[in-house]
Amino acid sequence: MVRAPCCEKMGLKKGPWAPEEDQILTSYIQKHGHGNWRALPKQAGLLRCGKSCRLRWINYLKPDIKRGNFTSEEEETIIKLHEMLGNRWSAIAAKLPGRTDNEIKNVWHTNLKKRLLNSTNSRRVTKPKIRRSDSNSSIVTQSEPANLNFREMDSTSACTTSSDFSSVTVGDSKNIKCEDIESLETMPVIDESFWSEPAIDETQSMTISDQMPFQYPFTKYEETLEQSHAYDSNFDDGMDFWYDIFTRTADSTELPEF
DNA sequence: AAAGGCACCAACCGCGCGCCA
DNA sequence: TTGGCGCGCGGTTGGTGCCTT
Repeated sequence: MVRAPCCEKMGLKKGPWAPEEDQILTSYIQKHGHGNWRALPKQAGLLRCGKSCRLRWINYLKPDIKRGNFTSEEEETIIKLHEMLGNRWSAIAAKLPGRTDNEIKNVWHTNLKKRLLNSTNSRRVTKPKIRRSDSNSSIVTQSEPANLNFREMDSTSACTTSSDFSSVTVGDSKNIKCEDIESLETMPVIDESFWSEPAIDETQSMTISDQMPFQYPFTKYEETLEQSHAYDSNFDDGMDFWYDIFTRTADSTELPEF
């Protein structure tokens, strides 16, 4: 298959957008929407390729874009989500309303990565704090996850595959909150048994409200997800599933429905 | 004050995927 | 089934401003 060129290079402008171009693009999209990005610049009278227009709109001009610095809460959320999702910026951005993948990517590379590496360098090995706080009652429960191995992380692995959910707040129904940045110092490393064995004694009666996700009867969810083809065939659905669990209210005693 | 280095961020590039004819 | 097309994503680059020497 021969790929068509991204855009006609001849005569098309590149580089920073002028305010007039922004104005043209914004007013055109507000009037007509953006059905076809490739055709849009021609119809709008812009000397840009569709790709450039799309990027400008998505990353800068869209009305719901949140401008300004990231809050510490947003930054912590990014760190947590990055632990879960890796460099899947669009997936991370989907959980941060008003923030774009490009913006998050930039913040990660320029700020958060360094901060995490610095904290990793001074990392000490401690037992993880399993924190679940209710935004109204400030109830905090702690417990120790089973079948998890903890080791000191080196700087290269700290930001890639570890899955420390220990400080994820479940009390906010919209956003993951990470109230205890200190707990970033303890990165649990998941071993094989985590994925294949129940993380706890399944005979125990358990609810969402008193167990963290990875203490949840994992095999039960594995089975369910496999049945729904989400676990093997659709990583995004799987992550959304876990994200749903993380963000359930602390009061919930219901198991997630499928 | 000037030059070099660094950090930040907007924008570009190339690839892969899904849709459709 | 195949190939073309459009879109979205992640990695990378380049411009600009600030800081340090």
